[in-house]
Amino acid sequence: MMILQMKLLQAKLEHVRKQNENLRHLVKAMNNQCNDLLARIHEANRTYSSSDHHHFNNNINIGGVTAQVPPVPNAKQSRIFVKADSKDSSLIVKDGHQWRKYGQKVTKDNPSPRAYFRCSMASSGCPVKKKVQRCMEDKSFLVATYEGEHNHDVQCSSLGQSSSLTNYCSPKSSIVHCPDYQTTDSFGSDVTLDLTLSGSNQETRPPRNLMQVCDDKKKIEEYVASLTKDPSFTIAVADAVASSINGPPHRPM
DNA sequence: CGGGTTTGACCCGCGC
DNA sequence: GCGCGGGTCAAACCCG
Ligand SMILES: [Zn+2]
Repeated sequence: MMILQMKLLQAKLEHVRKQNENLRHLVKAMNNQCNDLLARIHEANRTYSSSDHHHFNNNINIGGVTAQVPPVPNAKQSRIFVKADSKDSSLIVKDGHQWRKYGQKVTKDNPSPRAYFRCSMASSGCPVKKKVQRCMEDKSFLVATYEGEHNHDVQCSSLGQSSSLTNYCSPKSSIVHCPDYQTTDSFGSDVTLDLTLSGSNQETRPPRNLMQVCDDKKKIEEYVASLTKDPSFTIAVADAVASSINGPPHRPM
């Protein structure tokens, strides 16, 4: 008797644990999506406001040599938006490469300074530079402007981020701490999900990230559907609810 | 000591 | 020429 009950409880706990993990995944996906959208909005705002006379130049084939579009000849600059903590202005974006800071200036129309970085492999002929500056509204975003392409591989010292995105980036940057969504059950502490996105963070080209997000969403939906269709799961949930209602003699809230 | 960061000086293009 | 603003240099400094 006791053993059977315990097994049932264990099964329920396993179910709840899986569900919790799933919810965590979902929240992370939603956060990614939200940040992507915000970055896109900023990009759209910037491009819209900066184009006085709208020249909709379709810059074709970046990386190729066939760029005869006059307005933006220097199309090898790419801007990306990165979510970061609004306080702690360390102004560091970890993107897998190692950078050496070589300057910092205050700019005209932005109270936050702009930092200039060069690739650490510049001594071996890597001409990549980047500028990092806080977005002037929404201080929680960093604008990184990359210039050039690396001609060497990312010598990422161990830290195989391929398995599961562990805490790759430093705890100072790009951690979103959402105090809502925390279920005050056995996980107790609030959920701090780090959207590291270090390898392929919100670059200004949508397809892959969006596809991945959609894929995540689809997977989650499938999983949820399979869960809710599972009779044992519903029975377990009903049982759990009933026991949680009837079981304890008095429940606060 | 060998790397990186800080920070003021310097350079250069551009508009007046 | 001159001032301004963005980009870079490099001496000083810091740190493991
Ligand atoms: Zn490089």
